[in-house]
Amino acid sequence: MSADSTQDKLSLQSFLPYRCTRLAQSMSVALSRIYTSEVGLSVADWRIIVTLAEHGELTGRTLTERTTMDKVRVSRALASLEQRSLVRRRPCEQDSRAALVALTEAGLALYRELAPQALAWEADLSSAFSAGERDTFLNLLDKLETQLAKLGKTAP
Amino acid sequence: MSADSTQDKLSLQSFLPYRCTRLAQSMSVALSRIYTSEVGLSVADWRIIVTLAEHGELTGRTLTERTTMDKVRVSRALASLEQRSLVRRRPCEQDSRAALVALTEAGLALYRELAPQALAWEADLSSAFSAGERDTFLNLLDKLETQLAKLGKTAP
DNA sequence: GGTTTTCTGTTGCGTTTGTAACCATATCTC
DNA sequence: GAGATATGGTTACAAACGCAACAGAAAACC
Repeated sequence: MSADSTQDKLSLQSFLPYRCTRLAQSMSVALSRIYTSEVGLSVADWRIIVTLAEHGELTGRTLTERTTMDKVRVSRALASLEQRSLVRRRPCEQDSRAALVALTEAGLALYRELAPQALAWEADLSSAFSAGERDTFLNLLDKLETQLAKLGKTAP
Repeated sequence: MSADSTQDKLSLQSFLPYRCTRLAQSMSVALSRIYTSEVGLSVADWRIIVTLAEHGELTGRTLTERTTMDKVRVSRALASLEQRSLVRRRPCEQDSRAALVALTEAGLALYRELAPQALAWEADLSSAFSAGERDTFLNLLDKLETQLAKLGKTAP
């Protein structure tokens, strides 16, 4: 079962969770120059804005799914974003518990300003990859996530 | 510059930082079943124990380098670990500011109990990979990290 | 149709986390 | 060798975080 390319000795430097967390951390710090330092957005804010820009008006619940964030985190981020007039909320007719959230003009304008920078940054980053490696990388990320989901089911 | 496999539209689902953070998060949650739920170790605790097991007696400063953690985080984790008698600290002769940290017998015993579980878990996870893909993955992680470091230098 | 269960969204509270300030020592500079 | 500067490590304070508890509304149940 566990032969192959798997290490037999535990070294932090080649331990997958550590390496992924470290990379994610570095990326986050680097990206924060775009949307935190400049505009004061949190990661939650950023994710919500991007998701709304992509999918249009959404309910809070859907936002939690699409952004893989906690209810609470979304709720607080929305409160902050609404206060800064970057999103607006209106009641949902079908379900009066839920609210429909959408970007305001200001929110959309901010997105249009930041998105190209984020994409350019990602392009610079991906330039370390040779052709196809970015797709390979995303593919491997997928594999790990599905495997994680599988493992989670067997021993919850 | 930014042609190629890079996306021209911003979608959270294929945005590298988001995907890495999400994966890292899932991994961390899954792993926590081994060293948090069972034994009550934090991630910082865990990293320190693994590093000490691998490299023997180290100073706090070296620990911050090897674990990519904050000074403060290391300091607090060490205080906690010392209180639980999993590590011991002794003064460093060459530098009386520094302290040399090492695993105690109990700490080593705990490591010997947890490490195989962590490795087995990682092996189960890596079983989603076909031969060589784990190495490919680690290689791509490396590429991204070096590229990040390079980008960080040009615009600090 | 009334009761129970489930769901959306917010709030309260304890914990964790990072930033900044801080000692104490070591190193560098002249 | 005295002052300035840098470094290892801890502490203090504030912000962020998640869990649990909650109110209100919808669905399900009988």
